[in-house]
Amino acid sequence: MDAVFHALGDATRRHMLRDLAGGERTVGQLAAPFAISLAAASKHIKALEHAGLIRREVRGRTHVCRLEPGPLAAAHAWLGFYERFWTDRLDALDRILRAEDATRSQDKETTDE
Amino acid sequence: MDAVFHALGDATRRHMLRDLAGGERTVGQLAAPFAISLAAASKHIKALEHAGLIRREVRGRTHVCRLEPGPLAAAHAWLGFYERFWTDRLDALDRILRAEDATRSQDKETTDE
DNA sequence: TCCATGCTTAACCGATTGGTTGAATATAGC
DNA sequence: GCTATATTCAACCAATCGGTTAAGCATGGA
Repeated sequence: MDAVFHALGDATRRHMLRDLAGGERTVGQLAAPFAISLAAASKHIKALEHAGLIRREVRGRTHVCRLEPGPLAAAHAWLGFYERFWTDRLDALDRILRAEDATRSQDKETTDE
Repeated sequence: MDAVFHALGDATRRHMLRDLAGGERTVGQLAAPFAISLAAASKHIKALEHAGLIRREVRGRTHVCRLEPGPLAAAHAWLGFYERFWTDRLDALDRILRAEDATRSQDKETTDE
């Protein structure tokens, strides 16, 4: 779990994962969008691999990477434990707003980020 | 997002968050379970605060911390993007079929705290 | 066979991390 | 006012991080 969240804690690696959501990518393809050396990209990919987030298949001289969703599911589940805190809060906010608006016409949904 | 995942990438801080799920905790209370100095715990708490994961209220000489679920919800949503990768049956079948090439069955389950 | 390609490894660098200890700050209670 | 308590701040340390450049390995293709 340490390795998973650590791997996700870098924008470059998160971008690579998003890229891999579109299908298989070689190391070179993953590195292309970034203004970093191939060696640096290789390290990022190794970090993702170490976290179990991707799997690598050596095909000739190219290394093809695939998304490995297991650890993402685990992280999602870990965060899911706290779901009640933001749903509770939204519920509480909802109750407050409804109570305040008891004398008013209503229905303003705020979905903020 | 960088700060959020980075904060989550440390077992001590994750443990502190779990603790805070039980309600308000002072800095001392959060630090207690760990064999680290109060100064080290203070840094961890500052990292959580910097990520927006907790809020601090200074009450007299004690600092009371409270869980702030917003960033957790954001991280959860970010991971949710990949949900189809672990729930989509067709994708799972695809992975199995591709795994035949590697002639390798890989069963890696990570059960973390 | 020779060379370009795809990628990794090694050595290095500056910044950050997680930890320490010791001093400082502020409040609570006698 | 004095002292214990709660916590931060500052300086320091070793380890890790993200990046570089240069070299090394395989592989693919003419």
